[in-house]
Amino acid sequence: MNPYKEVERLASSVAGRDIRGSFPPEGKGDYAFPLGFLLAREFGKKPEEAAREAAEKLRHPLLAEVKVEGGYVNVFFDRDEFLKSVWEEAVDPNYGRGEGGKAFVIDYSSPNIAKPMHVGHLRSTILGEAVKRILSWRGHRAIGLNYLGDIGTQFGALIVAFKRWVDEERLRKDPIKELLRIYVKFHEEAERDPSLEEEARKEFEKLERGDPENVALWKRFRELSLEGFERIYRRLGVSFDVVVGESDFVEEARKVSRELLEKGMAKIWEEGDKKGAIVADLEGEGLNHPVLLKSDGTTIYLSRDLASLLWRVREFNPDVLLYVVAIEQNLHFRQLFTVAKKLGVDRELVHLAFGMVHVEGMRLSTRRGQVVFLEDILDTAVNHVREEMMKRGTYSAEDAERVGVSSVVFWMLKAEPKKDVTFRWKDVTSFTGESGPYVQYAYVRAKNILRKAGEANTSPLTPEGEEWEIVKKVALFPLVLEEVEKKYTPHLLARYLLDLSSAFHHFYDHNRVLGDPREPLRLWIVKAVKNVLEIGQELLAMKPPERM
RNA sequence: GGCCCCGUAGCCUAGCCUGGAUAGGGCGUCGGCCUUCUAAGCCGAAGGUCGGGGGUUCGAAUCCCCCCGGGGCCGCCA
Repeated sequence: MNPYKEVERLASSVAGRDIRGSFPPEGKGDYAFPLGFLLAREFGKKPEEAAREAAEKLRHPLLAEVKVEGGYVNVFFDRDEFLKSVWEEAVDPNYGRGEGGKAFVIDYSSPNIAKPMHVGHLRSTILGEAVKRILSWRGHRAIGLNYLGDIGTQFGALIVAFKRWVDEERLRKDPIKELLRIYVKFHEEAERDPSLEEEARKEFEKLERGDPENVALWKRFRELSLEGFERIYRRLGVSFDVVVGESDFVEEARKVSRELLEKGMAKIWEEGDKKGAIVADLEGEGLNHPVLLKSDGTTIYLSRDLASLLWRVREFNPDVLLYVVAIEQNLHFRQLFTVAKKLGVDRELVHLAFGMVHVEGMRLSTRRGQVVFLEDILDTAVNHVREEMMKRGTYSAEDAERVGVSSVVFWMLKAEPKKDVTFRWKDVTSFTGESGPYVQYAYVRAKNILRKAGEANTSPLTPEGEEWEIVKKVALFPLVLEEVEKKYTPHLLARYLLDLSSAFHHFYDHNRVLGDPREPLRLWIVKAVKNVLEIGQELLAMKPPERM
């Protein structure tokens, strides 16, 4: 049992309800409960008096001392007991694993084919991968699903552009960039010559009707795009259990739309601009009348997403369906989930919404070619890491890649998902402070000590000063994971790793490990920190380096 | 107009769900620390009306209401 939880349970039983402890100011204790305030009213006593009485009941081998200050009950852990309680597990490679037992289908990354993945997709990719890894570490079945945007009117434009301007040579070299080039050219030309738009509409219709030439082109776009995406996924260490496309759900989407119509949950729009379209009736929920089937009978993202959702339920029988998608699609998901529930879907449906990713000094627009290539972001970071490693004489291509890529990953994960973030090149090449390299440098320092220590033994001593600060933080790891598991917020883990790294850097600068009389304990601390940082990096989809 | 998200030092940010002690960090600025396990580190200084107002409470950055500012969505696009 985790020492914090153990004491929390005791305090909760005294309080008569579930309470969480907090960390008191420097020197006042290791953990604190405002029990006096909570109990004073109930028993008509003064907070201090109530606290004193509550403190009397806090008896536990883990507690060396219980102090009352105002309404607070501050506890000091018995350091030996505390250390004993984490001695085995904190250095165990399975530290922090959970019992879980639920099944999740996690929809993340989901780029549009024939377009470069943009920074928003990068956020989805990294967030989703981290959530997947953490849920699975906590004992759940986490199924990663990449739901490709492989359908849409932009393919008409692309087909027109492809037929006119594609350069096969360039296409071989960098398919995504070439597809982007002709896509941008299409929109430039279309400004001068609006008939191109009409042509694009026709090509799209042909594609929808199954015209062999256009279907073949579309298949090629899809394959070329996947190749391009794979490059990024490989570098990020991202992998999916299932890859499907919206196009796989067209038939099913028609079917479910008609079913909704029969059940009276949808109706045919009768007047005005969308006359003849089948719309979901969500007026009662204040979610309008989103279109399910267009008046020409073709599907739209809502009906395809609905069909896809139902398929996910049938295919994987998950307890939770998680969508790691930008917050701007909030309304769409509320509509989607509402319709799904009306159809009897009884699973937990979660839109893990993340905020916009801005790029400093740039208005992103795929049409205008205003994009940031993810490869360029990774390369810039890796190059900067290489320079830094060259200076120290620690350079290796593998570690430069690990540290560079991880710095981008960490940058993405350190902010709370729903907040907007602004991508600045100087942040990606600034590796001091709250950054991936800060965490990895602590990790490398720990590894270096362990490398030199060889087979040296560890044994417990009463932790003092900075030793004790680290022991306390190491014990927090499972609680952090539990929180992230519950809220799908990897930034809490990222922040925790910064905190632990900080404690370790302080410790490192002020304490000698090897050769010190306290080496047996300190070596254990180094092992524990190394272990937690290693697991933590893996869970955040970072790549632990050997040296840096 | 309706709905959603955000607002914490010059800049970025944690804490908000689950109310509790002098609001933690980082960047940048200024000043220190490498004969000892890598200075991507450490130590110190300056920097705050937690957007504003009201309410609830013994106690509010945190909960409720109103307002202001920024962003997003409300399409037979995804």
